[in-house]
Amino acid sequence: MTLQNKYQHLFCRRLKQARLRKDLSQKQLGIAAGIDEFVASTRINRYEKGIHEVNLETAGKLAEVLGVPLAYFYAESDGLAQLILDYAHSQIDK
Amino acid sequence: MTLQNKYQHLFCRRLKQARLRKDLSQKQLGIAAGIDEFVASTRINRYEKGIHEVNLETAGKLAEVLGVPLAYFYAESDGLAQLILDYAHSQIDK
DNA sequence: CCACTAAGACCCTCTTAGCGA
DNA sequence: TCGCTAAGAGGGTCTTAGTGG
Repeated sequence: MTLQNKYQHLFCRRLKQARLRKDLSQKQLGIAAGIDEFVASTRINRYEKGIHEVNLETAGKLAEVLGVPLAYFYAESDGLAQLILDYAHSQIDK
Repeated sequence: MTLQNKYQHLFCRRLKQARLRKDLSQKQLGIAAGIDEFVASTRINRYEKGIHEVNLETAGKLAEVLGVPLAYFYAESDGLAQLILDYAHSQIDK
């Protein structure tokens, strides 16, 4: 594994950025997403470093905890990523 | 596995729709994405039925073959999915 | 506390070999 | 040809146990 392609790299970067925006530690994020507290830190670290890939279920929970649409993690350009965030915020106001 | 959560279900639906829009068979899509021709049909079928999850590398190739941003597969609402497609098309015109 | 890692058990995916429409 | 599936082989992920900042 280990960051073989651009999407993997983008996922890691966006996950980390979203986590820091919420001011959470890797362990806190994992626990909030329903991961056992004894492995939360390890697993989130693995995901952020691009060593392991998240499964869709966990990715969905992470997105919810971090307050971003799941698609945000997979946006290839920063322009699209911002568009997705703006869309999410506009939906909240509705 | 087997469609445990809403994101899995959405991924399957969006993948199938995008494939049919391009008028490709499951086998053709797999081969175009670089999968060995002897397993292409089986693997794409697995992904569309939600039995197996795609890895990020394969998902990226599928998105490229189908002419959609990777994030499209993960959009939770149809509104966001359309927004992502529109964004991709506007980038082409530039 | 924090981020991060090695190693093996575990379990999901991939391949093989088929099915009926 | 198409979509689809069972079962075992194979390999990536998860857990355990731990390091250093």
